[in-house]
Amino acid sequence: MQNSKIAEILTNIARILEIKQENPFRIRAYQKAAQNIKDLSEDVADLIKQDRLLKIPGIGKDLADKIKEIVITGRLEFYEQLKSSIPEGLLDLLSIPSVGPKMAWTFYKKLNIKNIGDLERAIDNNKLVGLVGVKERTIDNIKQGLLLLKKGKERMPLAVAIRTAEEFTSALSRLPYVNKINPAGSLRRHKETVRDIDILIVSSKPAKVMEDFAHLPPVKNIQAKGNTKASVLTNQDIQVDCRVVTDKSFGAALLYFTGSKNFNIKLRTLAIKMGLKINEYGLFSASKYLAGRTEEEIFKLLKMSYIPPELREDTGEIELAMKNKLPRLVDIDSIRTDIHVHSNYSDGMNSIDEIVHAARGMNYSYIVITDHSQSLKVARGVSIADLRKKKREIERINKHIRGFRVLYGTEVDIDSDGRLDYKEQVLREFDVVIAAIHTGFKQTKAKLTQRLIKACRNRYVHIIAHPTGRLWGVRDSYELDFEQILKVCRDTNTALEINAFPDRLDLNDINARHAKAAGVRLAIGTDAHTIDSLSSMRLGIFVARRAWLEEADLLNTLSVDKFLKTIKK
DNA sequence: GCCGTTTTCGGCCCGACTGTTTTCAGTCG
Repeated sequence: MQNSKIAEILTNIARILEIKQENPFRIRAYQKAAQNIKDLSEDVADLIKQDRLLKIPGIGKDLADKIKEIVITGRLEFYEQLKSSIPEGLLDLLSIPSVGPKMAWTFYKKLNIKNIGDLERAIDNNKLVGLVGVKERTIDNIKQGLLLLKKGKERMPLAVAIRTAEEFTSALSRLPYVNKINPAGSLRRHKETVRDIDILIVSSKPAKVMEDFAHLPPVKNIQAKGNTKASVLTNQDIQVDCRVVTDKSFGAALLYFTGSKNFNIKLRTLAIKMGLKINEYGLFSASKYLAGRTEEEIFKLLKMSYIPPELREDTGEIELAMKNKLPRLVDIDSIRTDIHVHSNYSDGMNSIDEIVHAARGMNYSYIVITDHSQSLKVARGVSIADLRKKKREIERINKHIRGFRVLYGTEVDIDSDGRLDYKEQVLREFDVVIAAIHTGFKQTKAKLTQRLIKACRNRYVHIIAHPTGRLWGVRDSYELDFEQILKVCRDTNTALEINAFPDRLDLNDINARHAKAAGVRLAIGTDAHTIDSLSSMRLGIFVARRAWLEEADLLNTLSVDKFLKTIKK
């Protein structure tokens, strides 16, 4: 039973309870538990074996028992009963933006609407008119919501969100009455996927800003627009929210708007215990304003160190901040190399010379050229003959440059039995060998795990590239016993890659944090096939920071000599 | 349903916008 399945059941329970207008706090308990289980990098089944279920925040005795029942029997009696108490399609109505539990329930009770199809027919036949609280505008909003739902209003990759946000911020920051502007939300926390884009602005003319914001070129339609807050939809159906505050509230609003939700709740609860109140306008004692201009001054008054946005997920960072023991997160300035780059020896677009020039421009002190291996024909894997040529070229370059070094590497394919695509006498020639799975993703969990373990045990393999194989919009991660992989990595001194290719981000933040805790080394590789893509390094840094990584956790921060010494098996 | 540096009971973050409300409930973030 996968964690995501358990989380889905808990989420559905929360939704049914919402429709039934149960105690909101009970509903939140289910939502929170679902979220925390989704964010685990370990199998819940393993946690049960080790009796550690109650260690998960938000899981008490009752939920622990329910989760055990799901894992052991594959179903949950309580859930089955709940499900039978309402039509199943009713849950889908809650996915429609602007339709909440109350409205869904009214539709069902008054019009016997049991699913989205029923609702669409009711709208077409004008049945909704006349319901309490429903008029033309409401129906328009539901129609709009239905359209959005059909288009699949899913989360977008971080890179897409960053691009969209920059379109808006660059246009808005040109306005003379915009004094400050900053993206917030999960985008600012650098989450790997983002649902919508939040932009915070300081201005003395909020209404004017709202007006301009709502009429920027990328805006397709306006969902809501007030004096200080507006929501729009772009031509790509991306939702962008904008909020205007005064300078005095900028820090408080940034804190609120950045989230995460659980982080805000924890922080506000903490403030209450100190006799204070936090909202988006500031930190208050009774009604007296104490702080709010910057996030820093709020954290200070709450007696904790500044928490970087990437850590704000309520996974222990608040407690550590109170003890002044937060990690010093790694920064892009301390990166000295990219460990995964393709040249035109395989399917890359640029020569090694061009890559070296670009890498020096990024202030790197060395670079690892890792082309595909021979059998990966689709990616023009390098033949043995070409390897010799490549090696000689790298030697020639290294002889002629100062203060920089090119390392001779490969991204060697792991075949369906875990064997490597070059023989040992070839592998031993490389400075750096990264190994990766590119085929046979559909094998069993045990088989895939064994393939990776076999690669780790090879004395010439230093790093495993994109260890879980997910590719955005193409395929999910393949199944792995990640715990076991981590053990073998630690025992064999094999590092795991944080692949910074925008559609991969693999390892992700959760797995990378877990790897660190297990004592496994990590390295960021961009998997660049053009010199422009070398800049994806920053996405890798975002993942690393969300994984709580410090400078010492990343191979990329080492000097070339230390790097080569450290990866040695 | 969870949780405890006031609590094993009684709390549980906080406010904007919308629609239809003459004072508020629903939805959203």
